[in-house]
Amino acid sequence: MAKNLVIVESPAKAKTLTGFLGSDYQVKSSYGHIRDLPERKLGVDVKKHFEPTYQVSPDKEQVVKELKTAAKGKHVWLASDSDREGEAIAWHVAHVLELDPKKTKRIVFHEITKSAVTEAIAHPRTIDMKLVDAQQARRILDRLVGYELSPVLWKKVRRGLSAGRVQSVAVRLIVEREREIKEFKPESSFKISAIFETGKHQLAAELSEKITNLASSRKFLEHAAKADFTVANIEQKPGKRSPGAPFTTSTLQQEAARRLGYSVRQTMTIAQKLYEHGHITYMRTDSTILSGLAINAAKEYITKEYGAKYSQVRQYQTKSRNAQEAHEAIRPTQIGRLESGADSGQKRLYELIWRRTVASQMAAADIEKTEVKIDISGRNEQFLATGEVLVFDGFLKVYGGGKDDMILPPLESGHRLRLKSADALETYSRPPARYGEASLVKKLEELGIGRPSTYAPTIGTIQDRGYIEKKDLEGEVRQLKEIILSGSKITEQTQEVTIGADRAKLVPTPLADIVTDFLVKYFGEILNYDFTAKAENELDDIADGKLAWQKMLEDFYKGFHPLVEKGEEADRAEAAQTRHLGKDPKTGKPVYARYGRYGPVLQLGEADPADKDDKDIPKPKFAPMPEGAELETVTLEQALPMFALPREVGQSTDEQPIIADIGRFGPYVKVGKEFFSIKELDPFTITESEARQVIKDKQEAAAKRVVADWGKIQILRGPYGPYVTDGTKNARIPKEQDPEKLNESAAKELLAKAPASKRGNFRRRRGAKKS
DNA sequence: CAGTGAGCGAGCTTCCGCTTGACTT
Repeated sequence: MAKNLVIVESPAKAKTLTGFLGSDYQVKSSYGHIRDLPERKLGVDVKKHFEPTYQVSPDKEQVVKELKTAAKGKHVWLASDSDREGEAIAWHVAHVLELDPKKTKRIVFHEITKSAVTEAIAHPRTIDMKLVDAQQARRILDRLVGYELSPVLWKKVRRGLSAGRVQSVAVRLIVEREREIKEFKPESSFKISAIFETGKHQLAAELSEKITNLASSRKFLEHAAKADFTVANIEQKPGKRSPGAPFTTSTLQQEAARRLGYSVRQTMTIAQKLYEHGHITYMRTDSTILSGLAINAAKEYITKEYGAKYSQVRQYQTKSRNAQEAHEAIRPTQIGRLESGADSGQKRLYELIWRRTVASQMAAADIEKTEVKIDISGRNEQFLATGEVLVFDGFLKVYGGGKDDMILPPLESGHRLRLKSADALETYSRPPARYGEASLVKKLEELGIGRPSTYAPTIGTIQDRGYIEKKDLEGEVRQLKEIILSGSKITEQTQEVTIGADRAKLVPTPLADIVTDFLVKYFGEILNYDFTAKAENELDDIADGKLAWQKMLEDFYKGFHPLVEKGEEADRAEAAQTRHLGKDPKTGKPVYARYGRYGPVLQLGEADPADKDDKDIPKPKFAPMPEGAELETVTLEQALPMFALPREVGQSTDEQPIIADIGRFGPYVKVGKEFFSIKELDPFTITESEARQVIKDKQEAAAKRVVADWGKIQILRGPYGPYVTDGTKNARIPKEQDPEKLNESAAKELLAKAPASKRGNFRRRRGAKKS
């Protein structure tokens, strides 16, 4: 039996290590953190120097049990990752295994190679308590921020909301970007392009400056029709393009989004699979470092396949702000394998990683750039023609994105050119781009906020909470003016162009606006973009032994907690950004726009009368916001008609009143308790006969849905095909059976055989770990 | 699918970072 137990964080790593270490060593995984603060309470005693209460995480009970059994009578080596979190994991493991942290062997390696592992085993150290303390400070700080801020939001805005050091800043970035876009005033100008002729060749050029308006553009073209054009000067500049560093989590997410269209979640799930099968190194990393082994393998491969001049050994410095560099860059485990993965998704991501890794060890591409300036007689501007020729492809051979060559015809300075045609096309200056998932990750990384393991989950959280939506943007159609000069004839026309259409962009909801404004006002320090960076500096001091973790938290809390108390006193109406729009001329009651429990809402009358006990004061009336209107800008004139709903349209065929209104899911009419959505029709103007038609259509559709009806048991046609139902349980009807011919007893049999309804199971998974 | 927004005041929600499953919303 093995005498030693090595504990790492990931099971895949355990498997690899087993291969390196031989039969004296058993290797097991902790599956990440095993202990944490309790989920349902603060778990930090603020009055006792922030003493934390740790407990084995509910989902790790089994893991801990197994580790305890495995450790019996063995020599334990703690081999968790060599970063702050890894050190803490080692400490927690030592604690649950009742090992002395001062004596237990702690080993680390930055790459998983046999030599690195052997080297590590030869030089064990003990747990670095300073680093553990830095982790504790980080953990407790995040707990304090998250668990003190969120309840303020529950009280002031809406239950179930959340705030935190990372997520609230992510939301703020998106909110502020959206505001910049809204405030942006596009400016129109004209881009002049021309085609010249020289001998048999043609030369495309652009005017070096844009022209601000249509009249001047027209004047310019009129002048150009008669002007002389001469080559003023030709400049040749050699240029280089260098390969990018090997992938980190964040750059992999960006490139996979850009080139393959994957979401950050997709990228991580696929990468995880590749990792588990040993095709790539660990996918959650902030390091661009390649192991010596990998560099050599790449060099060998490149030299053999492309020749020595394509090889260039490079090691990249990790640029990321708070990089911990516990792992290597993301790379193939075997450079020689050009294809890996079980499906096309995995294959495509593997290929991207392979190309990026190999390219990173290749020579730069050489480019020859040519710039030709062309004088215009009688004008100061010049035309500019640029050519670009790839002289040596270098790394572009494997990691494309190379542009096509633009070859210029042979030219000489002083050369006369003939203008063939010219064109002035209106362009608009563009607002800053919205964030997508990957560009948000990039920004967060730049700010040093969040870690490779949290980028994808953070984006999930801010969407789950209803702060952010991922949307395809339709853009708007613009008429662009264009003037064309051909020969000596000038014509004007317009071009219809869609501007601002975009896929999968992150857009804030009104809730995000409300919450961000509130948090920025009351907790500006936490919402500041450099809050994390400052905290990280202090964490570094703790890790260096220059600062006690309790001292850091004390200083922080001294400033933070009073803000929480102030926030508690904030006015709900203020948090909901209540706006008084004016008075309803009919009733004289005030009209408000505010953020309600279900989103923006209009309100007629006081919700909170001064004398609450006076039962004679009528309740306020509520109405949804008019289509397209926003909380900050909606006017009284837009608001008033909304209170005309609900409206009695007329009577149904059986003489019951038909009511029209707008609900959470859009406009509808209802008769008694039955609802009918009216997507195309306007509830303000819908007529009795239109409403009757809608009702009749839906009733007919519903009748078609029922294939058979035996009272309680029915056969229905659903969106996924025919099924049997008894009201609570559903059963699919197999394809080979004709639902029309099924009799009642056969239907009952199908129901009995169908698996029990799983409804609700999924939802419980997240919250109810206790029961 | 579902069409709300005060209410009696129960019992509940929430953070970030480290890991991988189970599972169909």
